Amino acid sequence: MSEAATRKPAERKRGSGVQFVYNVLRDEILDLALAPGTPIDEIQLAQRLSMSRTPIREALVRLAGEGLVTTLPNRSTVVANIDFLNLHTFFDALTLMYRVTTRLAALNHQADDLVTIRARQAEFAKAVAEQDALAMIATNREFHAAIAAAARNPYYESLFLRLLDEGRRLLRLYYSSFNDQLPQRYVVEHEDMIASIEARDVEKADALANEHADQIVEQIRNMIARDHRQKIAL
Amino acid sequence: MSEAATRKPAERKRGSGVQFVYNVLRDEILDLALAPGTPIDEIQLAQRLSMSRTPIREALVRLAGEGLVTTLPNRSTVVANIDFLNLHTFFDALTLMYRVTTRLAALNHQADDLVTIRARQAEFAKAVAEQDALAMIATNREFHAAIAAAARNPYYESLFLRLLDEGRRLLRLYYSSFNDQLPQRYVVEHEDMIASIEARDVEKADALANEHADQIVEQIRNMIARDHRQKIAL
DNA sequence: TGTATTTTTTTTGTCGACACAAATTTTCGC
DNA sequence: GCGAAAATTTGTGTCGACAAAAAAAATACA
Repeated sequence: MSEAATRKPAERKRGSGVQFVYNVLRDEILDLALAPGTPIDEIQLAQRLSMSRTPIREALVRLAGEGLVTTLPNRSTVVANIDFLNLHTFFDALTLMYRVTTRLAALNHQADDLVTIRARQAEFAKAVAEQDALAMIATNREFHAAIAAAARNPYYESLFLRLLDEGRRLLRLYYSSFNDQLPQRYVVEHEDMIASIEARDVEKADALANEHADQIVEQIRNMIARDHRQKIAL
Repeated sequence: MSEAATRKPAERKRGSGVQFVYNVLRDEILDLALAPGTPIDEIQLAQRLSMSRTPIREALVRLAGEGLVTTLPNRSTVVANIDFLNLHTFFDALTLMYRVTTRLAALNHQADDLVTIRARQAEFAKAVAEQDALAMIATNREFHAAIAAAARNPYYESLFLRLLDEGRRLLRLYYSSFNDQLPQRYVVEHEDMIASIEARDVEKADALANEHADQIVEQIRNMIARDHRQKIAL
């Protein structure tokens, strides 16, 4: 609760209140500016964003629907915890959505989709070149979100976006571990995926997405394992 | 707005307001008691359920998050339309979720899961025996929801539940067409699925789910096609 | 000093009211 | 009569206030 905390006093368009609160909270949750388990005080938030509790509460309901916060009845809503015990279900779903969206993108994409995807890939490559771990996390998400959009299936897209957000939160936990040579590999893999999508080679796109997912899952697993050893060592 | 409309005046526990409104609206939407496109008047609803607009609005936000209603800025929220043009994306996602949840149920189910699944299947068989189309729709949903619960992956489960709801709405449109011999086939297919889950035969469960999904998709397609011909004939 | 009970405080859930935006109707000029 | 502008109506978005529920603090009692 530091930089994004103090916003403009009270000059916002009518009807944008809920959206505003939603965006602020969502960013802070995904960036771990609000740690998992942190209780969210409605009154405090209302004062911070200088608005009434009503739009705040509606934004919280929306976030609860996406699983980013948990509402305890008659008690404060808290930032959703990261369930390390069931990470395998997350990896499973993430891998499947990587595959399905990339497959369908190869099948259904239109000309301007590739423009967008390439733009996102350029941003990702820039983040990697600059060794900016936080930017890498964010731009990687946007790259795959662009592919999902090109897949033209809103059901897969919404689940995938949710999973990518969850992943962003997870990666953010370990972003200091990004100073190795792995990211460069991701850039190449992204390029291959783009090529297979453009060629409408569904099976190759599928295989590449599968590999890519395995890579990412493996890296996250390593980070967690490393982290756990440190914890035990204390 | 008939039977469920007039509820108790004002004796509900604190904190259950939103949930209550959510349940009422959700049922009415999925049963097509509220037709797609129908505007939902907050004040009217508030009077009907004899409560303030605040819990009503929060329930609407939640429904909007699940795609059951659409909120027009500064204008009334309306019951979500059924997108006939993009049904194939729905069928695609539905089929995949049938497969994935049945696969994982075969892999991850525990003893009492099968008890629940069999209970749901019994209810479905009863509905089929009694030729009760509406009950068939509802119990079929619960049967597959029970399998999804046994699959132990909340990400797949939530998407699947959403798709099943959408399907319930779709089937409800054509429930008068259920007076044929097809449902009996579904009962048998369900039994086969249960058997393969119990045997932990993942590949067979997958294959059966795939067939089952194809059956259902085909039936819905036929219903729509029949319906369209009728419309043209007018 | 430790524990059970009462009181206070804090925070949520709900309400009624008002302000603003869009749609609708009415009025006015031609 | 007909179209445009003004006035009215309708219904959402936001607010401040109050009541109920937990939690926290204070008190009583052993």
